[in-house]
Amino acid sequence: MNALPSHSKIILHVDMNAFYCSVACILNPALRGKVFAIGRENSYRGVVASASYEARALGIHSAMSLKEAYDKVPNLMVVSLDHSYYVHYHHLFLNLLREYSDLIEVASIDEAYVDITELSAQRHPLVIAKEIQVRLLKEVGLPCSIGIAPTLFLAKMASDLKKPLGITILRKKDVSEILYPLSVKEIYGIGKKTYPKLIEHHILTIGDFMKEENREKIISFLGQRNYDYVVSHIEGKSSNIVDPNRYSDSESISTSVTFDRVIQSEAEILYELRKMTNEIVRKMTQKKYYTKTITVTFRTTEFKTMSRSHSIEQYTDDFSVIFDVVTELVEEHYHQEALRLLGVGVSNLILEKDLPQEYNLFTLPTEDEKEERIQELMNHFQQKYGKEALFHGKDQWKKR
DNA sequence: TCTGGGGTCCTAGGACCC
DNA sequence: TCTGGGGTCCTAGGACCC
Repeated sequence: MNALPSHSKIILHVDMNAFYCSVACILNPALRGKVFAIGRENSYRGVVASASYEARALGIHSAMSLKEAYDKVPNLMVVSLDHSYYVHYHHLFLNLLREYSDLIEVASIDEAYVDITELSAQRHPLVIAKEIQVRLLKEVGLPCSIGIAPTLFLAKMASDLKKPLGITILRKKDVSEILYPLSVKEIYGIGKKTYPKLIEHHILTIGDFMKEENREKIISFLGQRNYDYVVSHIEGKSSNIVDPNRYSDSESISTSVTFDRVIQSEAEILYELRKMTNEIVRKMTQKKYYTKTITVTFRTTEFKTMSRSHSIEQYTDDFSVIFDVVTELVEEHYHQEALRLLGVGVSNLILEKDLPQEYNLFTLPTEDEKEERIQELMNHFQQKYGKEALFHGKDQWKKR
């Protein structure tokens, strides 16, 4: 664990309320005040990505399957937007936050931590938070809740306490009064597997979790590490360092598709995985990433998920090298299971500028060499699956 | 007509190296 | 003729989050 500096800090956690729905309302004001959700339009497949507060009042919440949502609210309006709209508003809200501090850590598309310790010397944190909240609503059109606390974890917990448009201050000395009465499922990091275990052992509230007399019991099924982790966070002993570079470099890039049909032929699998590999390579090229580890994911119609990965000697961003590995993984590990999801991922990433010295103009493949390999791959597939099979020709292979 | 898609982090066993 | 011990990488799976 990192040693913390002795002086305390003031951290804001700014959390957009129903972000996807809010963006949809900006683009289509007619949605304001309506019972609606974000998800795949005209479909019963998939899940709710975000629900308007009016829909939440009727029991709709994110991650709920659309089928379940329609069962609850038969006339539920479901809309979808291109992801780039959300990204656009993500940047707008970050830009506004940057007027208040350079120390901003992006936590996800709709939330960020801001270290306002310095600014707080001149103005009360509550005044700063209020101004940010009002400006985000007026200038960007997005409602948010803000938590103010001495650590990132407590700020995150605090922003959850009042929604929408809430501001909550959570000082260490108030933790027992404010957090202890809450359910353990409110703890960031306690999910749908751990929560039932806690309930089973009669650990219902955060206060129960923190009781010394429950310590040994909790450790017995949660493990010492997890126990210590949660306790230190609740006690306000976790990190107060807002790291602007956290997550700025990806650890992995992946893509996956759930099909509305059963996939069960190797040729079809490779056809779909090739499209996904193209997508991955496009993203890698755009951000100048090279990879060493390639993973293929299968999910069966019984919802059993398997992943198979392989690491290669040399970093690469070459489609044919990556797809070669994908092909080998499929040929080695796919055994006729009926599949509903396929995915490809790359990890063990490195930025082009950080490649070891031995990677240079003379050792990296030229475009011609890449082209040649793609040609070889094509020939291999035409031989194996036939010209008329699922592979439609050269330009699809080359598409970036 | 069940259960998205894109991530991060952690664990645990085995290989391999010194 | 007793089987070390630390470090790192690889692989598979799982929990969790938005």
